[in-house]
Amino acid sequence: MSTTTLWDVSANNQPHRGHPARSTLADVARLAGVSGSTASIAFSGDGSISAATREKVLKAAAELNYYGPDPRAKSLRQGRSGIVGVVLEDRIIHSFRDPMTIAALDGISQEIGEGGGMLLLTATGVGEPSIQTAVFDAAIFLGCSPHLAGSITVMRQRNVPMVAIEGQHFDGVVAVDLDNRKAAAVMAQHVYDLGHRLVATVTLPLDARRELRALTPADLETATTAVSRDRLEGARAVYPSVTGFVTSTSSSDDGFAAALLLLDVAPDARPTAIIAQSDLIAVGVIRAAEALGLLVPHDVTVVGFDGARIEGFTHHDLTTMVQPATEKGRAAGRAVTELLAGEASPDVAFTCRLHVGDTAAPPTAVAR
Amino acid sequence: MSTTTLWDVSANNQPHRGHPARSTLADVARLAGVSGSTASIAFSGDGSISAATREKVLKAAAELNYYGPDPRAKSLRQGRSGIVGVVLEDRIIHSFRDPMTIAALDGISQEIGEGGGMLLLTATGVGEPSIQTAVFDAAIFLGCSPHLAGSITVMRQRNVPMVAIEGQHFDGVVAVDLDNRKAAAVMAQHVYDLGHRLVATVTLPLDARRELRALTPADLETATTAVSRDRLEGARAVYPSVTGFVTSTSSSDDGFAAALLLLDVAPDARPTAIIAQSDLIAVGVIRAAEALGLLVPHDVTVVGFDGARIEGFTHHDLTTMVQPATEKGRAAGRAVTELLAGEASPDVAFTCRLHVGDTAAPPTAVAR
DNA sequence: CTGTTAGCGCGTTCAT
DNA sequence: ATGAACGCGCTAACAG
Repeated sequence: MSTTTLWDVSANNQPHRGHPARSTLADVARLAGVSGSTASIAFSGDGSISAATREKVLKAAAELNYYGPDPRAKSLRQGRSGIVGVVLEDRIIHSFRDPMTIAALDGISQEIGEGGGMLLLTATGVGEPSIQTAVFDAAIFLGCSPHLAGSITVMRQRNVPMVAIEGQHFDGVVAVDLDNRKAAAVMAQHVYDLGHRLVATVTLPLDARRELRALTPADLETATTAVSRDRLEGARAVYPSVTGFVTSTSSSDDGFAAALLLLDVAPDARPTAIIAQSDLIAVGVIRAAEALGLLVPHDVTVVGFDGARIEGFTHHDLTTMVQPATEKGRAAGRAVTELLAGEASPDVAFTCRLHVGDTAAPPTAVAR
Repeated sequence: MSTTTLWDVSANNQPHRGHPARSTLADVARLAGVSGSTASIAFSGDGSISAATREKVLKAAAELNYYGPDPRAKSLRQGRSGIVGVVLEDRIIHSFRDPMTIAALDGISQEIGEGGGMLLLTATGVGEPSIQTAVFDAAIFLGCSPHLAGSITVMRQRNVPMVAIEGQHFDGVVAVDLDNRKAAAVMAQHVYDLGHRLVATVTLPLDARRELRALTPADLETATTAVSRDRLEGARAVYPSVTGFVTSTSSSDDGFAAALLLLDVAPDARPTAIIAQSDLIAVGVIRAAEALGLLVPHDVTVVGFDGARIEGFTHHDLTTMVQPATEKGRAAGRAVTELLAGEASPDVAFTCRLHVGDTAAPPTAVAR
């Protein structure tokens, strides 16, 4: 039997390459002269244990440079890792440049808190390693992607609780929604009520194509991104034939470029108002207008969407629909926490609020 | 023997609570009539296997709704998870609001790529669950924190490869550095050469205190944040007795507040130049100056640090030190990849570049 | 090309 | 309060 023990100790412990062998909880237990389960309890603090034995165990651990259970083994044994997977739309870089995504991530982090970490993933399709092989206990889908359905199938099989922020509704997936369509309609109506009749829009990306391009009538049918499609539908509810441009990503650069194309035309063909689907885009539109010598809102009305507080953009107070972006993230984080605790969690729906700034005004009579 | 098999199948399979029992690779193997290892190979594609057997296994898997190996078990067995832990300074929210941190995260994500995810953690000290219990194979410390040394001790014991961006140097931790001290000195010299003699600074947080406050002579000694201390030292090299304010976080709001305190004084006590430790702060300083009716750079010179492209801030071209923030992240990501492959990875040092914009000019004679 | 064997490191029953 | 066994789900060796 002593043979077994000796052989068991750490003979075939091959960590990485030439590194000193790590000590395990079993080593600690042996040195402390207690059994494995007792040592385990000393660390997890779960069962009952005498203060003296715990001391003994901790001392042995210190001696062996043992700093606690291996997260991987623990995670296998307990069936959970404490990690929440946050599935981002496509390239992580896009997400990081979007204030709304950042705000949502921020909200999520507030709720899942210090205990667990957020694992950032991208949904690049089923069969893709990341989402199938990554270790996490729950998933939050941030922004819908064409791959959403596939990802959900896999996760469902794995019994992973799921929350989708502004995605399509799926069975067993908690939805955190925003009234994009209605809010966009409210904004369009606001512009309409000011008297604008010749209006253009600059939308967020509508599908997987990532290029600045003209909006086509077919886009409403073929759109795969729910958020931008809903906002476009909202605008269409007031301006049924509105045209404009589709950006490659929510950025002021794309807003700038699109607005140059829209505004650098004969005065009587020039739209008197531009409805941007994000504040970042709207800022670019305003910059373009000013670069062309047009005054906002005197010559052209510009409205945005999001209520992003854009650093340094201070000479205007953008008229926009303010959305509770951080709150969305918090709700998703809370839902995940509840689901992991085995509780049910209801869908949540958030609404936007019209913020009337100084970038929208009635069209100037002279201009027409 | 059939008893054993039956009992083995899924009798004590208790996933979460009432959920249908997940099938395991063993179930698939049994149904396909092959051994476990063969089934494993069918999924991992590692060993050699006949197309026919693989088909058989995949068919059995489909029948059982089996979508691939459990990441937790796989990770325990292989000793790695494919996850890179990114340890952020303190509250995740602070990091998300800082363009330089975002850029670095972006760079990291570019290098570690689709395969693995980034696990965002905060270093709240040893004993704190997150860093000790989280599953990851390598750690990147983003911005030094007071807890850095402790975190490193734990990770070292766990044989986790480590990279520190702009942290102190530790044995066995790859350093990705920026020449903060020298760059700050270059910038201060630039201001000096323009003729400024009465100069103030607005620094990033110097220690764990998170409040806007006056800079004191003791701060250089007690500072725990290397980046801001180095930048302050650089400024002190040119202006040995420079005073000013310490912000609570890199934001234009804090820059605004600090600048109001610095500039709203008698004209002959007013600094002719303000050296901000970040562009965000500088933007706030400029806003404050303009709010007080001062012209930049005519009445007051303002310089920043970072080279952040701040959305919508366009009426000035900020004079600043441009740092390769995304590149820093990429270097860290690359280092981690190399370390995980068992290769050595050298330290990397980046340098800043002076960008001369239009916010710095010689002091106006009338003002003195 | 496939099957057998032996754990990865831990937590969790049962006993005592 | 403590110890002995067992297996979470999978894969790396080796044998055939």
